Amino acid sequence: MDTKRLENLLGVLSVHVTDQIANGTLDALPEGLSAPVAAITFIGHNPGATIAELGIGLSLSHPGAVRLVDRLSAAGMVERRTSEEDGRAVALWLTQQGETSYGDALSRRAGGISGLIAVLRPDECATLENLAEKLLRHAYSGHHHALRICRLCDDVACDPCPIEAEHDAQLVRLNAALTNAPTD
Amino acid sequence: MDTKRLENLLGVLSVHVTDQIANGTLDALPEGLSAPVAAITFIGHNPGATIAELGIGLSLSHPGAVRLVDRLSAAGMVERRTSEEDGRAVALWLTQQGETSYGDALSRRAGGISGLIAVLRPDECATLENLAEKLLRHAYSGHHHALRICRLCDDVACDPCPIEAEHDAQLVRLNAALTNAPTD
DNA sequence: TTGAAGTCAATGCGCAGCGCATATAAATTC
DNA sequence: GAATTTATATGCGCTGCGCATTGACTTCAA
Repeated sequence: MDTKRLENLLGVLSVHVTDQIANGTLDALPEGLSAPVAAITFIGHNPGATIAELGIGLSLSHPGAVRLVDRLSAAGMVERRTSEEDGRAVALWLTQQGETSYGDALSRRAGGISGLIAVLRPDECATLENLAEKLLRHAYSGHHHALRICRLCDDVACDPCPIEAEHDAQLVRLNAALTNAPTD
Repeated sequence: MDTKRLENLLGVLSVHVTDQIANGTLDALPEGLSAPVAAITFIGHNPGATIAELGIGLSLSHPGAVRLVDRLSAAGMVERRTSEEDGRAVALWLTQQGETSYGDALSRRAGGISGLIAVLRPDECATLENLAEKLLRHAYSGHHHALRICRLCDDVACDPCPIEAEHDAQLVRLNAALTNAPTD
């Protein structure tokens, strides 16, 4: 196989970048653990999300997600509100303190990565951005997966988001197929 | 800042690739947990390593590394041998079963990534490989860090390893500096 | 040669975090 | 309006980690 070295380097690089993200957010955030940070980012990105969605996004069992919200709530980061559409569901919102930590986590995460890519020339940055976008669009595999893959995303910096773009493109293709074959 | 979107996309991509690696190895390996897989890969990559080195490579406390080796040893994956140079130290070696799992982990890891990069054209693969290599060389920051960053590496596929290359290059620079200014 | 300091591994102890099974409440279906 | 499904919450036990400590060995210096 010709791409073996690329596979390996991409894997090592990804592990390193993930470590950088973890270190950056771990260092100076309230609890510092990975799951709480991911949860705050997730809720910041999806305000009003339910506990079930949080569990999917973080690959956690439902009870695990409940306990995680318990801890974040006790730490004053997250607020449980009653959902307006569904009386059973809980709507998760960041408190003001949670919003602060959210912004902090995003900037620390970006800081860790910006130090790494500082070696690249502008044209290399553009090339890498295009390649990353192409890979991400190809990686998308449905709504649940989007919840997971975007769990540490900065939705402002991401714009235009490749995952959203791919989601929309697949919807368009689906509708076209349905229009052509409207049997059922 | 102009690189904000690249930072974000690279972060998201890295998280996704790391997830892919974790899923691939988690699915069908003995225990399936991340730390044991990382340990087996680490020991496979550094046969005869000590428990202290394993702890550094996996960012674990020393007692944590000892317990991890206990579990791997009980599972028949890793063997404790007496070190030849140092009577205190333990030399870690994979058993035959451990070697099998090691190869299995590497191929599953590569498989997960190869599916992702299958969308890239050959020239894009070459470009990405060069960019990854450049980023990794820049990321290197000493021996301890090398132990960590290479913990899931496939040392065969990696060749020539950017981390080793950077390590050697820094040694050369260091020696040159010492030669020019040998005042202790 | 011997004693002090440093290093590597192992263990007692307690805690955090997760999943499984289950319970409760609300919505949906028939 | 009873049964089923869905969303959240809790009891329970297990795994895995870190801190503090102990014991074994090495190194260095007097």
